[in-house]
Amino acid sequence: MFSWGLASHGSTPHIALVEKKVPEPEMTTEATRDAPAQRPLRADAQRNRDRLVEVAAQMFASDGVDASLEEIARRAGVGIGTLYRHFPTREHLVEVVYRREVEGLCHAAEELANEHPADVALELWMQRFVDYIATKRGLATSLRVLLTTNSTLFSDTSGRVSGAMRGLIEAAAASGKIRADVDASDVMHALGGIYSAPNTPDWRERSGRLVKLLMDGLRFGARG
Amino acid sequence: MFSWGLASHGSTPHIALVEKKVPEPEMTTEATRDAPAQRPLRADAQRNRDRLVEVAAQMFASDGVDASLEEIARRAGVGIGTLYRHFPTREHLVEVVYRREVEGLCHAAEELANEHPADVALELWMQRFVDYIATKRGLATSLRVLLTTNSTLFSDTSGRVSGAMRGLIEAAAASGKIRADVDASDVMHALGGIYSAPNTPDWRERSGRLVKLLMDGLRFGARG
DNA sequence: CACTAAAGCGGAGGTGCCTCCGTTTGTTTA
DNA sequence: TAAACAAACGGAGGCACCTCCGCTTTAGTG
Repeated sequence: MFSWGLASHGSTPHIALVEKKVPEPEMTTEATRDAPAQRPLRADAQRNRDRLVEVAAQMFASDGVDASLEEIARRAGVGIGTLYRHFPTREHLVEVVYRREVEGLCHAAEELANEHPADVALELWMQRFVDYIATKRGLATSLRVLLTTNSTLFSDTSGRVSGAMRGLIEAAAASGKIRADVDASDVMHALGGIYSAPNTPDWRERSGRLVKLLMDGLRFGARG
Repeated sequence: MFSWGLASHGSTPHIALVEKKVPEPEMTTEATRDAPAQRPLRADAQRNRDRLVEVAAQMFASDGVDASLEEIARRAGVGIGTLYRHFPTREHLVEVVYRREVEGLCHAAEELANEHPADVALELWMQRFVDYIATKRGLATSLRVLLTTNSTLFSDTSGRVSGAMRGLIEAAAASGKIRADVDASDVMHALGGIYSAPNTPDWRERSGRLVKLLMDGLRFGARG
């Protein structure tokens, strides 16, 4: 689904001609719980780490992935050394931010499902999905590297996102708010249009209309 | 398909046709090729540009793509400003070097074809091809970005390389030195094994044997 | 509490990146 | 050949990256 995939570059098995040492990024806080034999971060360290991620998310969104790391540290109120201890490379930080956003997107699905009728939840979520893609423009190249370098990242995240969507669609179909004869992957595919040219000025509006149109189609012929 | 990197000059002394600091004069056309319909570079500019590419090729080969640009400029005997004027970004420089190396590889095919019996030429070329892949580990990430960013580069170069190989194979088949019932793309495919684990210590030897084995297979049942 | 080891912090400093602009050099024209 | 000018040069300067290590804070322990 994510067009950044760069899946296979031809018929030959593509091999990682290996490059520089990139230590595995650490898991986020929650994830450390299931990680075996890993002491939890000290309270202050945890706090700083969270702030860094928070600030980095904003900075990446507004300035692109090339945002100054020193500026991120500054705004997070920590020294540059602290940033580097937590995230040895820029990619580490990008990855954590990326995963966090995916997490947020999936979490939003649950939340919306609880607070709205199933069809509305679906629509709102799709709109949010569009926003999500929008913010990723700047990150495109860095993500491209990341997603080819780190194949887990790709499968993890795309799995989570499509799972969230599938849940919303099935709920909406079950409740009769949308027609029952659609498959989640079809809807996913229909959203494909939003990948095109995400930098034109009217892209956001066009995508919004695409979602509405899609919803109309989904509601057409629904039971109730 | 050919997402591997630049050839190194002289990491393995296998094939002795490595150019001895007398680069082909037509290499200088490179500059003008980039910018068609444009005044030729001034003599000094051309000279500097050539030196930069030359030095960059060496540095990239020995230190990886992260080689210091300032060091490259220094060794080429020019100021850093000059480097940047010719190659506004690191990627520009990498691309030019990469294209040059591909060119060299293809040129070697012709040369080998003139100097050796067709089957020997093919074998030698494949060995050189292995070297070419072997050395470029460090460039993997940068090239990956380049090749996804710049799709022309990818199709250009992979076309050139497979074209060169096809030529050698057809010539060998035509002269009866190898069997006639093989297709170039099959041979290419058979070479696929060399992509695996190019960092293990015995990789070079294993790949060399693979090539020999392949040649045996190709010679088996040849007319003459 | 008080104490201590370990964890965490931060920022100076060395290096590389890239831009900008005054100076030098090649080329063209007269 | 000389003058004139565009092209090219080069390096200083400013900013970002990242490492290193002495200082500070935390979380246990008695």
